[in-house]
Amino acid sequence: MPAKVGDEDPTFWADAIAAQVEGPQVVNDSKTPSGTVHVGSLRGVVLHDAIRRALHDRGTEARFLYGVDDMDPMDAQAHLSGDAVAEWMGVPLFRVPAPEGSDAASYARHFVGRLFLSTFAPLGVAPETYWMSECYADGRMDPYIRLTLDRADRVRAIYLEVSRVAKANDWLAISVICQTCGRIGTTLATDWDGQTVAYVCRADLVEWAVGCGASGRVSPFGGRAKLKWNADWAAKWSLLGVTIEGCGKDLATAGGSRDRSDAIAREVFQREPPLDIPYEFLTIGGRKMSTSRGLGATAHQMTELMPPELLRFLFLRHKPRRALEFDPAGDAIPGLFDEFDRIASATAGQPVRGELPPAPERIFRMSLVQEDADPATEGARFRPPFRHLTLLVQVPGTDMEARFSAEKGEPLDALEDDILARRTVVARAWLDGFAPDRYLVAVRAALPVEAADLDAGQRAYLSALADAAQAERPAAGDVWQDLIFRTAQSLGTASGDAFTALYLAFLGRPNGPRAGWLLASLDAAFVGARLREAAAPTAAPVPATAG
RNA sequence: GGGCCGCUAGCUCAAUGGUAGAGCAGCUGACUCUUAAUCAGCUGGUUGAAGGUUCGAGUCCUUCGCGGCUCACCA
Repeated sequence: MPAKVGDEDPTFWADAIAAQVEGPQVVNDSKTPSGTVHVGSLRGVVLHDAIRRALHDRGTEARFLYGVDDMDPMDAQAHLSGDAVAEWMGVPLFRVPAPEGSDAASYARHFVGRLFLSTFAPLGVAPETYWMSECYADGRMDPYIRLTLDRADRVRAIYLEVSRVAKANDWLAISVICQTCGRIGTTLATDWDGQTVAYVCRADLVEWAVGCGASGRVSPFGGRAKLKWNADWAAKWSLLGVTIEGCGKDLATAGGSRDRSDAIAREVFQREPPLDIPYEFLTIGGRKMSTSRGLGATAHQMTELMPPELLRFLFLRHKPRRALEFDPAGDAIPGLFDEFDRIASATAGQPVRGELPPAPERIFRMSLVQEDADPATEGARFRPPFRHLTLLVQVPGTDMEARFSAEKGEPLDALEDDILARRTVVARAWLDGFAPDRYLVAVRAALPVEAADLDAGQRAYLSALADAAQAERPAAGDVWQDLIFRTAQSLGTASGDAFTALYLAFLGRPNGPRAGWLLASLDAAFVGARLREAAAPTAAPVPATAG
């Protein structure tokens, strides 16, 4: 049965949140498009989507909005070069041009509109998106600008009381766009007279941009100015009627941004702020993920690599306040597949080993891209174990479909073929770019020292195999495999010992991919020589140390 | 200086205040076309430390330690 109203389980965090609210809900999240968006930014997206789904499952009416703060000033140099830094730093993002080669209308439209928002649909996330530059330009923010300026002393008091930040007596929570140079990050506004504010575009207001020195008076309405971050946030809540909005821990700290915005919402806009869901970041090796650390950490790249349900699962399986350790270069990705498959099986009613997290079927269902998919049906699909796949893709000529059909016990259906194909791509990309060495199967150029562990029986076996290969000249993998077994039989060597001998001789490890196909992929003369070399009684030096 | 999160097996993590568990890794065994698969089993812990509350604490309270993030500049 497809998921339906009544499926919710309060032990799943999103259901617990949904149970706290009454009446129609507006879930909101937003993003400042100032730099490259890393995969951790998807946590907020998936989290809010999960809450929306949980509300839906409860029968609660809910919308999901996603805003782009493209009125914010450009403050990151990552994607600017040379002259562009001086020219565009401090300019509102909706006016900064897209990078060369992009036909997007602005920097913001390129990095967030094209690269980031395009990751949403594959993840099964479909919010109503809005652009703050438009909300300002069409005047919808004007009432909140007026309130903020009329109650400027109250706003300053909030900064002082909540965050112990003392603003100057004439400070206003607004940034105007300089009429001369077009920057918004470098202007300081004062003296609200009910119609206009005075401003100065200062060279030294912020470290990251240089203002032009112009000054004047300007009306702050109709897109000529933007509320400062905290007022802007609170104004959005009123404008859009937001009732639920989580935020990252950087904003959620006591006396931090969220507290200030909450206070502004209550005291300036007379509205209770939305329910907060503070959430933790993604970490690599205990450190906050950043695009400068490690490959493929951007949201765009990671959504191309990972199947979407796995990425959803990554964020949904743990509570929001838990930091997620996710190092693509470690065991995180294989581990994620393993755990996903286990929970999929459990959801399908199949027996699984070990204990399950609370509400596994909810986690699984929420991980599926299709909201109305039937979890039991999806969970029952055959999924090739990822670690096994990482091995098989390293053996030339492996017929994956045949291998996994055999493992499943019947032919894969079309959807299972898709899962296999997708995982195969992931396995290859992961091995190429991330995987620890121990996942890599490499035929050693010289006889591995580990071959010293071979016993007399194994050496005899390798010698006999070399003779047999010389006589029969096997070429195909299955012919090699047959020869491996026949030779073992004829010598009375246990097949396990035979395979171990081969792996040690070629890979320097006691196990590996299907030996016949492995040998078939190598040069025949090399194989013969290596077999005889490993078979020699003094085959390899004894390793200097045992440990 | 303030705040938040975390500290449980080698690693990643579970456990409405009620017998500390799992996955992966590791080890042992089984397996003739299966050989990093699959199957069976095993090892593995003073739950960061010390107090306190409780019949009972991984869980609640206090203090401390360690790690990380974060605010105090901007968004």
